[in-house]
Amino acid sequence: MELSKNFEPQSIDHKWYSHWLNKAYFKSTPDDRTPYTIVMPPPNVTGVLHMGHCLNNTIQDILIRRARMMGYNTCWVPGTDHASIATEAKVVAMLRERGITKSSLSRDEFLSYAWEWKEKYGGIILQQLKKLGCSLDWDRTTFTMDKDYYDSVIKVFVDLYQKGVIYRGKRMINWDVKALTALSDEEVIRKETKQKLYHLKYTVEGSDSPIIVATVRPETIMGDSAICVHPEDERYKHLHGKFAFVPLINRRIPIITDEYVTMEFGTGALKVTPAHDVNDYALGEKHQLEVIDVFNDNGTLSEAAQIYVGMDRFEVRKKIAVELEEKGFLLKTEEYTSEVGYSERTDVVVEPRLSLQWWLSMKDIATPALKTVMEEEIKFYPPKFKNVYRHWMENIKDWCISRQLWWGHRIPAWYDNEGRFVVAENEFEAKKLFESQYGISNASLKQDEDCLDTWFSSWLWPFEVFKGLSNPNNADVNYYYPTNTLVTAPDIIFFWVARMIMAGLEYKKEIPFKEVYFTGTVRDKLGRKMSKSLGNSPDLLGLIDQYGADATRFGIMIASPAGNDILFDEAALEQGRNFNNKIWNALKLIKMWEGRISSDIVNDNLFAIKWFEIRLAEVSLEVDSMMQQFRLSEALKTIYSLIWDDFCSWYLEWIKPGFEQPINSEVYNKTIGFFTDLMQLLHPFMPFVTEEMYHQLTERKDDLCTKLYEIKAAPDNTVLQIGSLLKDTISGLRDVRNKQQVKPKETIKLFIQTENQSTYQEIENILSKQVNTSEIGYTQETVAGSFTTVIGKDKFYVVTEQPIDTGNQKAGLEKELNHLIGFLSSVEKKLNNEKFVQNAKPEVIALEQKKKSDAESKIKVIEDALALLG
RNA sequence: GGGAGCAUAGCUCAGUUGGUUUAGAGCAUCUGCCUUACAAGCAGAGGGUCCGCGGUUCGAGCCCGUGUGCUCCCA
Repeated sequence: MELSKNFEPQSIDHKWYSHWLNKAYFKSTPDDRTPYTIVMPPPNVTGVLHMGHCLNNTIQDILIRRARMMGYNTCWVPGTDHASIATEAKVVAMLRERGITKSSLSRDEFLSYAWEWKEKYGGIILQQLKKLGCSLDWDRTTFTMDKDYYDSVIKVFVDLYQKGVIYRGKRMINWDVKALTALSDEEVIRKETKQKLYHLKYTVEGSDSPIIVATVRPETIMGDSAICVHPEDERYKHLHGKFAFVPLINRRIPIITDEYVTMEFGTGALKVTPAHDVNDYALGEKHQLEVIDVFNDNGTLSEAAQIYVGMDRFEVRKKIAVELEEKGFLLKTEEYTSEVGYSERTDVVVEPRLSLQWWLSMKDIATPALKTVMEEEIKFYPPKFKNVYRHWMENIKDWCISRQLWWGHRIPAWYDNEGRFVVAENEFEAKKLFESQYGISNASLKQDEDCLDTWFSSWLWPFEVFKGLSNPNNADVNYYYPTNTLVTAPDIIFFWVARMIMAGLEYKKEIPFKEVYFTGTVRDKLGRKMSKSLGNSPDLLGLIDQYGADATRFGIMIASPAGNDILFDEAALEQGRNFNNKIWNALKLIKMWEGRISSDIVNDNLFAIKWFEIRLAEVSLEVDSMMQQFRLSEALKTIYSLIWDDFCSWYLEWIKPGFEQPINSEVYNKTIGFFTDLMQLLHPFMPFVTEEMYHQLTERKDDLCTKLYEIKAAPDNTVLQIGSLLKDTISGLRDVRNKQQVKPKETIKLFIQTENQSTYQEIENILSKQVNTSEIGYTQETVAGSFTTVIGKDKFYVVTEQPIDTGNQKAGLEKELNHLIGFLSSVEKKLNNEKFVQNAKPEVIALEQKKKSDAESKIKVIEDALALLG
């Protein structure tokens, strides 16, 4: 079969993925092998594959594929989470397009539309992962609102309520005025925002001079309950205990004192609006101030505001500033930048709001979860995230778990008309409880309208994907849990990682995973985060179509050290594509030999084979150790260089027979074996091209995907050293040819002056071929009419047909000599230092002495050469 | 305001309890090659005050202090 000029991934990718699926290689059931389990961080059902997913899932696939080849029973579980807020927003948008408003629908009607949406779009992202080559056990695909999963979430809520961990309470929450729901602190993104600081005059009762208050939120003055000053502030001491009037509405409010106020900020006088600011609320409680909520839930002003009722808060800010100015209440405005909270989902400014919500008390549940990480029962990679984790866990606040949404797990609380409630798994149980608790039989009950925070379901993920709670102690969960490695982004360390550890310890009495690998954030090549608004997120599927899945995986992995951000550059994908072609072309070369294999000719490549075998073993061991430390990027670089440099540039050139010459069968077979091993080493990173090569190299019955690694013997250093000497010698002599402009086809005569003649004799064949000599000789004397060069400790005399320019050889030698003299003197300085000799370890001193003698002998060789040049 | 991390070649990064060659790789650059696997390639080369300053040490890219710059997290 004629092989194409370049590697063409498009058809190959699809062919192998279907083949692997047909063979059920990714399917796992418990057996007597050791399991290696990863649960995928479930992407939102609303998601489409982006660079973050690509990085994250490529890493998981690398770990899983490698573990599979190492003989583990690997199980990688896919799934999606229902993403309350995001999905509800998508469904509302879909309804709007059809001319339906959410408010016109019943809960059940709305939910049936939501399921319709989920069935249609919810699996897209998982399909996209197949294109990346992810070896997931698709039969285990889980959704956080599957029947069993749903029931488990409800069960956990009831259980934690009964334990007193969950409670209902009125507190300040973050209100999303667009999604009309509470948000947890973690769902609020703080952004530097340019604002204005308005200096407002409040008239003081019984005084001619007003008090000036600085605020960024003039639209909330109608909710003011007090003005607060620092008790030590001399400017305001005469006002203590007096009253002021809120501008425009003229409400009378007290002037109070509290040390909370910063005297230096603004005017030192703070307006207190307990309903609309977290700190003001605390102050209000302390001083028993009135709470006046001047907003509706959608961010417009309420009746309580008296003016601007029904108008949006930001519209009011503009309008009221004008009115205040016209009426003489606005003294001045100044530019002011501070951090403002925005909703992670809807990007609107979050409104602090007093609200009755469900809370999860975190303190007790967090303590053991902190301990497992600090004591490294769960290991974090890179370990710097331990600090981040500890800081959050030690300052943890209660978790607001209710959301004013329909799409999600409905809170299992049941109310009667009097507002009394019970928490139970279903209405039947609730009625029984009502009877026992309140003595009311067959009460008319209504279930809570709200649903739970999405993270309240995904924190059960590592065991509930195996039905660990809905079907306790089943064979799967007992076998696969605890899982091995969690791969995730550091920005959900609190949202998800911490809470999974808590849930695992609470419900399984065991950690959910043994190690957590935190990936970096994918940024563009200018270092900016990828975002829709910047339009700097590449079209991932487009890239896969263009470069192939392997090149995409290569591109994203080659520059992504653990825990560091990666700057994504399409050039890295090109490098991946070029690497594919390199491999492809090496195959083409070997294929050319297929008809010319002969066992009759002498195997004159013994050294090349011996060397590459050992080099391969050396690198395999290096890769093992890197993989254990999650240095995936370095492991890939190492394999890349082994294939491109050692295998293609050196080994294949060394063994390559002359044009249309036969190849020794042993050399050929060994080469096929090496190529196979290389493909296996690379397979976890680039699964498609390697599987294709595996089958192209020779007829096979098995597949690379499930081939087990063979243990490599420890490498022999002597051979590796001779290999390096050979490479250095070839490079050095090529440099001479290059600089002397000796044409590649022109042969040279080479005379070597060395104390290690037998070593050179072992590699003479290769050397001769690589630098195109007509003759290699050994000498102890200068060779007349030659160009002299020094490589290592040995001297080489190059003789060409055309006399060559020896003018610049002196300069080259002198440069080398100067370097060595400088180096020698730095070594001698050390050795002449008495304190060094006294304090340094013997092996360090021995090493320095070796450096010294090496440098001295090299210097002598060069000096001799220079002396002869005159 | 509190805390964390980072700073090494033009770019992206290695540099493993301080000694391994007066610092390594990939990409980019330059020079020469369309050499029968590969020009998406081959062969070679150049390129660094390891952010500044101070300290510890016989010895510092690595440890300590300090300054500067960038990034992130929390309030």
